[in-house]
Amino acid sequence: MISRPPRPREKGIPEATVARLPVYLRALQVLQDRGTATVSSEALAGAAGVNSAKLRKDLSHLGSYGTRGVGYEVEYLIYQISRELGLTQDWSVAIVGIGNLGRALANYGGFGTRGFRIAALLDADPEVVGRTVASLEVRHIDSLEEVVHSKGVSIGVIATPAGSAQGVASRFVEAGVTSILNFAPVVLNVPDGVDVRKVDLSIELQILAFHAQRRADGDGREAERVGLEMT
Amino acid sequence: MISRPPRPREKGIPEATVARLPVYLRALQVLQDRGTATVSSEALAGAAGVNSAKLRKDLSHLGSYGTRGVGYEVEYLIYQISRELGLTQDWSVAIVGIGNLGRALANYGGFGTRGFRIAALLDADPEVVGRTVASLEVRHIDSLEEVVHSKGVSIGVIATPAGSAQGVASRFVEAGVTSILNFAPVVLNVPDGVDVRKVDLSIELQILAFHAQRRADGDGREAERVGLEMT
DNA sequence: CCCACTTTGTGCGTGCTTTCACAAGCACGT
DNA sequence: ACGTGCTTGTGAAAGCACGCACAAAGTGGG
Repeated sequence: MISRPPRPREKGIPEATVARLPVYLRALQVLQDRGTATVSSEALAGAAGVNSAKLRKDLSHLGSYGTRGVGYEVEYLIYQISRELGLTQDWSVAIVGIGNLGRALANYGGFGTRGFRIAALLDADPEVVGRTVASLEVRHIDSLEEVVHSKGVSIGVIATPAGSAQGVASRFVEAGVTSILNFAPVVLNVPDGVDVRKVDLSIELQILAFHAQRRADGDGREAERVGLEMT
Repeated sequence: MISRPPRPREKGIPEATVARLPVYLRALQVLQDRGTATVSSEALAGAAGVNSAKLRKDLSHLGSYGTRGVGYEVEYLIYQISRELGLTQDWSVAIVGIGNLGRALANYGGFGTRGFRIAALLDADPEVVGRTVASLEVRHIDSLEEVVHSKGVSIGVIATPAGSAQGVASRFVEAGVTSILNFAPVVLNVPDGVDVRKVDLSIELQILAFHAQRRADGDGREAERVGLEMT
């Protein structure tokens, strides 16, 4: 197996595909731990909970890494997906808001295998600042800029109450952080070029409630439709 | 805010719309707290972070609740969206896995305004069982079935380690729970008719990393493409 | 070497989402 | 009553995403 020229691929991987790559990656790692060397699209799709045609099309956006009649080599595919996702380099993460959720996040080891390193924990509460959580000393929010620069933070996680989230986001942006993961239940306003993803417990519950209600409504009547997921 | 007959609408709201309704709802509640009586699609869309045409089309699926030339009445719209999402009734939630995350979830008050009530906390660890978290005594996982029935649990939240998640999911399903919110990093296997939504921290981080890397690549020039092999 | 079998990669039809752009509708002032 | 100004609700177009079904490509047996 010889390396390849720069690979002319690079066009743009569909967003929907990007969202599934981490799922494939995880399934592959499970297979690898089990000692599996190769896997078919059918088998991998099963493990990832998707249709096999979709999986093949997704992987085809990365290049042609399978062998017809055989399948995909697990180790090689892990490497390719990792590289595509940018996991072959390390990302420094700062978590702001060390309440229940922030602590849970800080202690959540295996941050997606590796690739992510928690570089700092920040909070505004004097009661919390100075304490040690997950082997890191919690620093005061005022040192956000300094920490971002000195630790090379490139991803900011916001786990503060809703009221403080926008302010923290703005400071992250001001400090040069362009990737933000927001757990606070507010819509963040950021300039173009900054990528914000949100994780919102109550939204998920409300979506579940909607489908549950629908199921209950039509129960006993017309045949039912099940809502699938969509992330 | 007078109600109306059941409304003959009932067609089928697009999934993409359902996922945004909770966001609109939250924005509306903020407006209401501020004392705003009516709001235009433009303003509400701004607060919710979406395009105004999209917002209008989304709302049009619920019915025709706006007034041309004026906008939407905040209170009335809150009521309609709440009703559509099934928030006018109460949902009992059981959380399994009272580790860092489970505790964070249990303590996360204002579970999306209201509509959701945490009915039980369950764990397998004898060390945790019996302790009180968020005013609730943690019960042993073995009483899952009993709890689901006696408390009328209709939504199950899984906050266990990956290894235990599938087992818990199966027991939920067996006990009749058809809505599951999964925080464990595994793909759950459930029968048709069961609705599973997943929240996955490391997947979100990986998606952020992908975009961050892409931004970095195109920056300045597009040097640095690694074409290495692995065999 | 050839054939039967397996599995990938993808062209294509279908359906869902988003966005545009504008007619229709309502309030208000004159 | 009527015109003006604003905002909704929605056709229509464009863009994505999904999944089928099959040709292409590789393996292994005879």
